[in-house]
Amino acid sequence: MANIREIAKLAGVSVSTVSRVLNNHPYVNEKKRAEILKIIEEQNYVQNSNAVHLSTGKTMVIGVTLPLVNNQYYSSIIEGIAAEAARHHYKLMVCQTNNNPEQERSVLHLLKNKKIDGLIMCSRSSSCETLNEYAGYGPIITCEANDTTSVSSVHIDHYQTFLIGMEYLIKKEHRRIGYCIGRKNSFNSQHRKRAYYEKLRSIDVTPSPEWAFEECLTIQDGKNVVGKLLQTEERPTAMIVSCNHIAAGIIKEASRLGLSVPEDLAVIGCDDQPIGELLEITTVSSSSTLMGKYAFEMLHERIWTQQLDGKKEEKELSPVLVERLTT
Amino acid sequence: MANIREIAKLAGVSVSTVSRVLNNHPYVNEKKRAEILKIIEEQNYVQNSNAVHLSTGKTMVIGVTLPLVNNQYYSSIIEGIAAEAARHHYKLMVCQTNNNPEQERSVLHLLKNKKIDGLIMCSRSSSCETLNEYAGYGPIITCEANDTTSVSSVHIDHYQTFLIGMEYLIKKEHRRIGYCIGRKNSFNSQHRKRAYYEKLRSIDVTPSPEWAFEECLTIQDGKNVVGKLLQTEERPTAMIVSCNHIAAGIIKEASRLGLSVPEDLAVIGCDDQPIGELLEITTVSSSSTLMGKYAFEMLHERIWTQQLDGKKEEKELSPVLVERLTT
DNA sequence: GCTTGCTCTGAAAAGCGTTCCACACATTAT
DNA sequence: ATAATGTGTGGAACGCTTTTCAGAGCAAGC
Repeated sequence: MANIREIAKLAGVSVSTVSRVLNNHPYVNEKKRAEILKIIEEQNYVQNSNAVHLSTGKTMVIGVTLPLVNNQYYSSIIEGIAAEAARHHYKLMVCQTNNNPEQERSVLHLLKNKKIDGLIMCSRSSSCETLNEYAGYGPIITCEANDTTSVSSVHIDHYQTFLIGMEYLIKKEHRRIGYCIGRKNSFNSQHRKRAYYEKLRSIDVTPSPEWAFEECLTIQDGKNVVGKLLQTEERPTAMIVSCNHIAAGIIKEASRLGLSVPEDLAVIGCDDQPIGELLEITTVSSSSTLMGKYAFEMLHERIWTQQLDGKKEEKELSPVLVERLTT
Repeated sequence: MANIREIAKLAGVSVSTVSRVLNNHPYVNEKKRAEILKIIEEQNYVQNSNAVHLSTGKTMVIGVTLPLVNNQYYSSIIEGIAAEAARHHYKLMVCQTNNNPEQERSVLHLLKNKKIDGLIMCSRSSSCETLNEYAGYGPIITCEANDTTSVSSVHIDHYQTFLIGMEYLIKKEHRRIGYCIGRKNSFNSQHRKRAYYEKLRSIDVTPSPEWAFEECLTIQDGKNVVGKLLQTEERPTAMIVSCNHIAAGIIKEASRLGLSVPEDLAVIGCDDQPIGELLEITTVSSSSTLMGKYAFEMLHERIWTQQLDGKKEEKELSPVLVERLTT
């Protein structure tokens, strides 16, 4: 297929002029512009974007990492990112990392070798050093709090979220409260647990290890929780659960095993997934779509101001209690 | 940052030799190779992928279009694509099109300007001509049946799916059966409707227009169906629904309004979304993840054999009935 | 001893568009 | 009338890597 040199030759002008036409530069004689456009049309010419990228040093692509693609929480974040990115003519490279630092590093690498202009990490498992290292090659935003010095973030205040949930349960006279979270040692989990333990301490309840469920990632994990709960000595009367999917598993299994919700077991979820609405699950919700939007905005600004050394910024989303039928 | 020329100069060799090292070409003296690798390491050098792409004419990126990112059905397809793509070192550019032909065209364009090596369209709204036109620039696979001459597809046999569902409902003695589908005129919908009408005709039932619900896309749309059902003269005793999300909406709303499922209203869904399992919805299921996997395989083969003019291929996935509690 | 066939290396072309600089010409301002 | 500003255009450098081709040197085979 034709290239810009060929178009220039056919139009009897220089490549510079053709390039100006392609980029809507004003300093081109209107008659010539029309002529050139006609030839471009005839030749069915389009720029080779790889040449453009090489030349400009930008790709108009941003990377997005997430542990797994098929998950509503991450999908909602991406939805927010995608809408905002589209407005600014950016494309998204969505990379599933399976929470594997190796795979994550390969995505960070895209920043170094200039395949992407910036990166949003919906979750990350790389070390702080790795992140700081790659932050030198292009802007990175995480959608979790992070402990680096240079990587900004937009995140839900998970401490606050669990706090609100716990306060609500306590107000409803629950004292034996269990929790259910995903990855045991993630940043998010640490904040959630801190709120959980602080709140229980504030009402002088000593939490039993039997009330704690970690590494709950699937609906089935949620279901399994109920079986274990039934075997505990002092069964919790309420569970605070990091996500509504798991909460749904708990609720379904509970009613299958004859526990009524919320009478025998109250359940409160902690996200804004639609399954929560469908199953009428009480939840402490923040909009993950909005988080995605903010993440893109922050990234975009950094891409344009090139502030690789810019100071770290943290934006926190405050959760809201949505009272429904499971508490 | 350093480029290949600089590395060559530092190592006292030509750029060709450095390039050979970078690409693991065998014909390089081992001592030199080690030396060059050391310098690459020291200089923290990596290839500029845009230059590589320009030179090789490949980007190792494939595009994926879908109407909206935040949807379990499409997410499962992407999951299948992503896993397979990762195995072959391809990255995914995920593009939300909102079922808008304009936006879809902008993605097809990526093929023309060489930003992607191939394209999987999880859904499409472009015309057949448009698709055929762009198929000349690179391989395209659709995850729906399509009526083009050149674009291959992997798809669920929606006709068969509805057929199985209808036969099952009829075997359960239902005669007044309604249906609920998404986009009114999509290829998929046409096949579904054909099965629906054929089956009803085979038992001499004249379908009422009141039993037909189209453009059902959200859970809320599903809920709305129930309200309308209650106002019909001859209420259907069963609904066949194109997706489990909508089915879930119907089921929830039905029980809220005092209709018991399946006694007053049987509901059968038609996909493999996890909400079906959670809510124990009977469903006619095909694995959308598997579909994604097949789509990538097919695309990958086409990318490597370059058969732009290859004959059209169609792979159909056969559905399976999963009997649960809503029928 | 001569031919074949490897192994290894470098020069140069090919892939393609953007942008800076210089220059020409035309206006407008002083 | 002269300086200053704006419009329009081309040449050439720049961004960077891959790949083809040509050739040198060396070993094995006949």
